[in-house]
Amino acid sequence: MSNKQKETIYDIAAKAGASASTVSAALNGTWKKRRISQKTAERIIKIAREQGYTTNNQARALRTSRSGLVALLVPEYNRFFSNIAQTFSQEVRARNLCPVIISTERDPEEERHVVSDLTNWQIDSVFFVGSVAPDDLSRQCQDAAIPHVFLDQPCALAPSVVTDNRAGARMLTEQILASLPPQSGEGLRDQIYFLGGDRTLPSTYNRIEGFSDAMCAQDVALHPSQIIAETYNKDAATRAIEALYAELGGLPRGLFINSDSVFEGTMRFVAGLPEKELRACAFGCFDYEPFGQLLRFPVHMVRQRHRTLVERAFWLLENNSPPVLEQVVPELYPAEF
Amino acid sequence: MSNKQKETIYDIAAKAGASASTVSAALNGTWKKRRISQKTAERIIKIAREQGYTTNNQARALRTSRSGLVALLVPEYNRFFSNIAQTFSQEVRARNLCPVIISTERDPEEERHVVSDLTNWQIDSVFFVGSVAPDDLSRQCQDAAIPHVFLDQPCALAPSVVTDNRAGARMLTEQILASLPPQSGEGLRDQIYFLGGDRTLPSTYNRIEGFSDAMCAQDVALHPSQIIAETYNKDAATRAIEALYAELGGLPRGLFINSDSVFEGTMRFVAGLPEKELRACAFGCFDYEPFGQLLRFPVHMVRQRHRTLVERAFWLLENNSPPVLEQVVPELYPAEF
DNA sequence: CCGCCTTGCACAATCGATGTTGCAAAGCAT
DNA sequence: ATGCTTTGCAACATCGATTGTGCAAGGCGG
Repeated sequence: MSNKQKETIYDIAAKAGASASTVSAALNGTWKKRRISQKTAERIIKIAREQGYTTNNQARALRTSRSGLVALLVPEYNRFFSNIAQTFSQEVRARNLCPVIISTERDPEEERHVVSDLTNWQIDSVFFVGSVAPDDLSRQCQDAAIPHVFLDQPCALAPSVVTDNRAGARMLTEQILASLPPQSGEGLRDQIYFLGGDRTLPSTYNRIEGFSDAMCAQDVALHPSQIIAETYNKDAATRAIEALYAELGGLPRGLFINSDSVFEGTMRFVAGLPEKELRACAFGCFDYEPFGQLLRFPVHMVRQRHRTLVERAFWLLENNSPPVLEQVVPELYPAEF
Repeated sequence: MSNKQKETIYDIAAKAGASASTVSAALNGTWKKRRISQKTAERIIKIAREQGYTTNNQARALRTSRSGLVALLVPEYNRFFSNIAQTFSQEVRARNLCPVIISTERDPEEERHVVSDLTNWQIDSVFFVGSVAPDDLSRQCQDAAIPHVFLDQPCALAPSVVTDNRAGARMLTEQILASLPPQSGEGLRDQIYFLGGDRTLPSTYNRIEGFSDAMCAQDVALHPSQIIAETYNKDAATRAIEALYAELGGLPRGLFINSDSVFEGTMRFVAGLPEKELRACAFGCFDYEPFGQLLRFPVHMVRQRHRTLVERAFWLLENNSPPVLEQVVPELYPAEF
């Protein structure tokens, strides 16, 4: 098959006794429109196949100014983003395009830089997941006329698909409330705490709303101090739960954990506690972590529907959606014991 | 800055009162060699910056036949591969190139297809992680003169970097042996089992060797039936441990779990067992899973040094290494209780 | 047999950057 | 002033595929 260097349409043209333009038309499927006879087209296609010809994407992209590349920008490769990436890849490849996945380390400067890089590649479209500075990025894409869509973290200037964080948080909170252990009678410890995330981000904000919704609906009092949402950082989460434990003199009666990283950080401390203390707290985690179901105490979880998120994002993109915000309700995984 | 369409060197040339070739030289740094005066070069660079000019990568790639793209092929996005992807991205971007990460779903056909696709993009080099059919891929790359390197799964035809699975498995097995619970006295149940993986793959093969090494070194008898290594599949792992449990009438005295997916599958069954039974088995997992340390029973783990693997792979690639096999010894994470 | 419409294809321009070649002007020695 | 070397840059061909245009041969009506 492919033996030496790359062949061009000119080589094929010579071998087929046709012109390069005819070969091009035959191979890219436009031959009908270009009034090339079926016989000629088939002959050329056969020869091209025999020679193992494949088209030079740069040349095509240069001419058509469409690269056939679709980019996904993720902050990092955690479980959730990796799932998104996986689904994204499948969808892109199903469309005969090439997925380009880049992590930006949550750095706005890096995000800008990557987008400008992608612009130079004449990227067909861009999916932003959990971007730090959506508005800037959207403007950048608009300037370059690149269709784009936001996932997980919405943008007012472009179509966005996000998890219905409020509904999810409400579901999770209700589940926590439904499985509360008996009261300890020690005041603060009988409260339910919300831990982790960044309250300045819409996702965290909405989860806090959902949390409050559920509490209100059941007439449970809620004081601002019960919401500890400064960061998604794992180590910070460990410190936060330690501090809370020290302050309350034990675990609270319920704990809403706002992401897998916070979950991991929290568990690092919590897992060392005696069985009895663990049983005195109802845990919920807004993220799905399979091992969470295998701990020695129940943890309710909420899982984002990553496939749906990606599919809807494609739909919006391919239908030239205006800047709408779509919300996808997540799934509840109640602990089984 | 960037207001409308993309500018070309011709636009800049017009604005600078110079020719396109001069602009090109000024902007890509070859102006000294091309005997462009420093004054002219600086003037052009200044104008280009003001206009927010950025170069069209397709055009450059077409002309130079170097794309500036570096690809990573992964089977899927699990924890290990995602870590590799993360490190890979950082290294590539540090070199001012563009990382392209593609998952092939462990499908040899898909692998071939992707490589041929990448060839058409004039990819600068390719990293294969855990490939199914390394030899074919290597030949494909050689035909296209694409430098490439294999990680995790070695290839005889190209430089490869893999974890020293044998040494790692030996370390892990020794740790299991060192923490064995007291004998039950019930024959088969006092044995140690190796679970998961695919014995036809070098990685599994070498881990089995390491497992045997450690057993031999301590004069522990080992029968072929103690090695159950047909697949990495999660569900199959659940079934396998269930079957083993049924056959032995309980957990074995020690269990070597060969990967995170198998770990997850095994735990799905095991986590439901009573505390006492769990304490009667020493668990080791050849993969690192943070939640593994938080289970209600100790699990020793071995963690592959993904950063080192990637760094060595780059080194081999950039130094035009012949087809050598480099082994990186993994890290042992003994359970803490 | 003549004009006219298809059919079938070749030609050539083009996308934007690179790099080779050529050619003035400047510098220098004699 | 003459000849020779440098310096500084513009012209032009090129990478490979796409696409607008032109033109010949064939078909058909009158």
